Amino acid sequence: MLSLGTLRSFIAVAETGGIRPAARRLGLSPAAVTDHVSQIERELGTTLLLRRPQGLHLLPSGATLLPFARTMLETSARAREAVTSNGIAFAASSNTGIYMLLPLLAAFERETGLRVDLWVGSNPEIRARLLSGLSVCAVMEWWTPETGFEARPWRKEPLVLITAPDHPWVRREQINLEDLAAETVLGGEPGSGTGRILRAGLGEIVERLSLRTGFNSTEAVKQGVRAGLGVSLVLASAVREEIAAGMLAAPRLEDLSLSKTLWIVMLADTPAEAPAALLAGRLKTAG
Amino acid sequence: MLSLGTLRSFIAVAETGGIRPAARRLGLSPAAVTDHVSQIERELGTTLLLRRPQGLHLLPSGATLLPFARTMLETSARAREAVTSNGIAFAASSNTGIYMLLPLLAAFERETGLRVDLWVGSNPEIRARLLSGLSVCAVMEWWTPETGFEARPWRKEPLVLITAPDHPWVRREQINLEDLAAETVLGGEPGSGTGRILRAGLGEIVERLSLRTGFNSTEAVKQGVRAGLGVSLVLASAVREEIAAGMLAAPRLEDLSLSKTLWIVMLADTPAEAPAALLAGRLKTAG
DNA sequence: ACACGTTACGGCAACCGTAAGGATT
DNA sequence: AATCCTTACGGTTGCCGTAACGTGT
Repeated sequence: MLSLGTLRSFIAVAETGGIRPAARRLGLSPAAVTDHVSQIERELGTTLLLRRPQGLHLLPSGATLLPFARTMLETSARAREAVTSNGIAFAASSNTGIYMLLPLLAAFERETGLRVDLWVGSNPEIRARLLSGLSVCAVMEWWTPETGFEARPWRKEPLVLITAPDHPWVRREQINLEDLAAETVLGGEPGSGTGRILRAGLGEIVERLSLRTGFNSTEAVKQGVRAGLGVSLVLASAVREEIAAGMLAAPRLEDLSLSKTLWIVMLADTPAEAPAALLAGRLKTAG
Repeated sequence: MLSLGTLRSFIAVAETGGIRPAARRLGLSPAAVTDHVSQIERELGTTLLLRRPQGLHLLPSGATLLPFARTMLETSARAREAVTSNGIAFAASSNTGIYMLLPLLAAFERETGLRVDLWVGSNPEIRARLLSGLSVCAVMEWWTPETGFEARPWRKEPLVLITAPDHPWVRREQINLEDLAAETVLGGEPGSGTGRILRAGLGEIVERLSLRTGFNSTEAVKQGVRAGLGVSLVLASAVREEIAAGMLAAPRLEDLSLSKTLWIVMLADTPAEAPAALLAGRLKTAG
């Protein structure tokens, strides 16, 4: 069986280009490092290094092994981190869940005594974190299926149309889709969460909307709408306070109840006893 | 430092629910398994199992560790597989590269003596294989950025319009976009490679095309077009022989030279000496 | 001479099976 | 009494540093 210690030596040799500097880096004797490498070679039945009096060189088999070795050491470090820090490596998309999520996380921490290490970012960033193991559980606005991961719907959140408080629409009873097509809509680019909702919920009229893209967070969208750059459709819970305070207006949109399904994503083989699973279950019931 | 042997014992205990069955599965003595678990516990400074006379139970920390432990053992097996089989775990999207790729792979094998373990599938399947380490290098029709991976353009392949040999268009000099909008186009659903090209290259007219989706491979599209279900846009190299043989027709599409960029994707930290890197370099120069 | 990697050797810790202990049903 | 996990103990193995060796600069 391969051992992490010998792999660490192999990585050091590959990175430093020699036995001696590798040994110095690891605080071992050169003999030990030599032994580690040849141990792996015996285990795998292949030679990893080309030994020449001029120096060492990675053979193809060694180069093949190197990324795997790095992955294993990294996973080991992550495992230690995940177990020792009593926290749950949790992530949430900034465009969705945090408004309703933070109170739930706080309550969960109080009740269980567990800590939630929250990382907030964009949906693709969170996806990358999940895939690389930096986070083990996340609330996301969309998820494309991936082997080894499990996504379940969390809650279906309504979207509202928001405008600046002094927008002409504010004095009208309701807005229809034709009105919307004549205005500028912030956000909603393809590939974003809102973009997906718009395409699914509005149908062909989406193509006639004049979208103003580049607003990659709900905060930016809010500021843009307040500044009169256009209108937008955002999660109702994300603008509740601004609407109450009169900083934003939410005219009624006719014939349309758009909503966004938020997802809880986690590793598929997470045992039910894992803190991450507990948190997911708690969110589910609270949702 | 954690050791793979002790982790293996821990996994067996977690999965079988007891020390004794775990020991039986591993061919060890119960004492050894007990020792392995408490070794991990000492190493991480946490207890992983709740010992009750009624039996063992995973604690939260143990449940947290379990997926990591599984990942490490799996990676170890993959590493052994990758190094011992002298092959390169390569993948190619069936909708793109295989027509032009297979001769190159054959030449590479002849020249280098290395073996290429080719896996052909859809773009999402290949993506999953790369992310999970089952393949270390791939030719794909699209790639969304992912940390730890590197994508470089391989070649820009032209697309051609194909129809059945007895299609009315065959007798015309050229076809324009309005004609296309009046026909049925096979494939091109959003999220597929062809779909992306169509949206990027045709612009708004895409929304007026009547797409017939569900044709998830170039082979299926070819058969559908031959059967007269509609027309399609495919890689020129994928239908060269059929067109030469008169099984398909390729009327000229006016004012439009669509092309699809194929990508070579591989692990970002692959050393230049790795067989996969050699293959990628060979493809690059041959492309 | 100097630097490098390998090999030989010896002390020491770690590994693992056997056997005994404590607790529960 | 039977089953289970744990602890104690001893033989064996493996690990690692020191030292010596061969080779190239």
